[in-house]
Amino acid sequence: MGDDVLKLPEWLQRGMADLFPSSNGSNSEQSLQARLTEASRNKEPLRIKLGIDPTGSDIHLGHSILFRKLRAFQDAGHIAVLIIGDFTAQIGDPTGKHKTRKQLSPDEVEKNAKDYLEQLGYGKSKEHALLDFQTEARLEIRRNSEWLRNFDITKIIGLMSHSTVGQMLAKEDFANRYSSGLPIALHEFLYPLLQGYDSVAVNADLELGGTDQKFNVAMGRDMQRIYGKRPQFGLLLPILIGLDGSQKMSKSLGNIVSLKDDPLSMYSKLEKIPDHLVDSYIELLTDIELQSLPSDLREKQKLMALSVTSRLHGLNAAKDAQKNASILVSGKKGLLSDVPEVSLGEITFPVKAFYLVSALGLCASSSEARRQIKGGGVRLDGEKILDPSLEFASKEILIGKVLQLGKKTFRRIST
RNA sequence: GGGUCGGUGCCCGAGUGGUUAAUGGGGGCGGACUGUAAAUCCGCUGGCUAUGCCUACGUUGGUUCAAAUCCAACCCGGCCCA
Repeated sequence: MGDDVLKLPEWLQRGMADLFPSSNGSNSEQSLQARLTEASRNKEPLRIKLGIDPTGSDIHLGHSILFRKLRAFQDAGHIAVLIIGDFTAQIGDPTGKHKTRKQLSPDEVEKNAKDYLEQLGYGKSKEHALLDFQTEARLEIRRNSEWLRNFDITKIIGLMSHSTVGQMLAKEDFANRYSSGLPIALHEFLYPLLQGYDSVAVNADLELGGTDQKFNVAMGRDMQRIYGKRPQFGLLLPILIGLDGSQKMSKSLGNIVSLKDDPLSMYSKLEKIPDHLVDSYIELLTDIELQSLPSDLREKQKLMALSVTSRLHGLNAAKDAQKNASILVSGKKGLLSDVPEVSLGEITFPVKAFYLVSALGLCASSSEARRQIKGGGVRLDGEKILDPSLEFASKEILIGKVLQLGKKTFRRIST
């Protein structure tokens, strides 16, 4: 028992970027460990808050870090309180933004929320889902419109009276925008306050967030204190660097691995990440023991890619993806077993190459398809097509062949 | 509300009546190279089944043979003043 007091469990500590508060004479880890011990003694699991903004619809590996940690808490017997910020989405989290977010309609929010839950594995068994949706009493899904919708102006004034403009402008994002003369709409100040109130509403014992959420998570503590609740712990996890190797993983930067990615794309992207990211990906996205990593960088990278892909698509699919990826790299096209198929559908023959490439979805437009062909980026069964107007007389010539754009995009043509 | 400056393609940013999808950079995509990546070099970077035709420089109108470039109104933003 003595050791327990000093050291947080491995699953909890892994990938931790920040933990607070660290007051009361002891450090933050000791405080949290004490809280965990208290919880288990009283048989009262902790309530772990994670707020999500249903603003986008794709969850990527960067987000998954938080969900993985949340899941780890579930597996340790605690309660995941997933808050869908359907109300706050109308404001939009100003964090990391240099401009006011567009406000979403309730319909969009609802659609996104549903999509989110599906990606997290709603309806799947817990082995295949990111979160454990199965075990009774380990998951609460709440929408913050539940308590925010009927806030009256008096209550809002109350909330606002406890924060100052100075505090708000201390927040980096606001500070940057303000000093560089970019607009800050007043309602944006409400976001931290309202999401902070969520912690009050759900009685959170600990809130998870990315390091960029420190302000918001801390605000949750403030709100709880103001409303006479026991303030939550804040556990912050790193922001995952995206495929470009320098900026955070974010859909708008186009450097993501989406949970929706098919196994081959996912594996290939991961196997190709810049070398300096490999260790952090292993720490944050897998459960691989950090002591027993291969010394060879390339091996390590493959192991990581396999592990991540396998967690999300199953081991068999991941192994297939690995095999196919190596076939692709070695240039032996056409041997693939797992190339997404694409149907010729309504296309009328004869068909010109550029139209085919765009109609099958390899390029966004027919003009782009022409350019790619001229630039030597399109192959059919490994052979470059260089004439955009090259004609194919009939379906039969194409069926079963693999159409390729660049090194990463493949489609096997079917009827 | 007043004054003032500004709103250009994914982003930044030139351009200020007349070949032109609109200099340049970033990003992205493709090619070569490589152990994947990175670095480097090269090409492409509005749309259309397309040797031509459309749509584009905040919005809507106007002046002109001709406008991103001139005028008007409107919308949006920064700064200063109230």
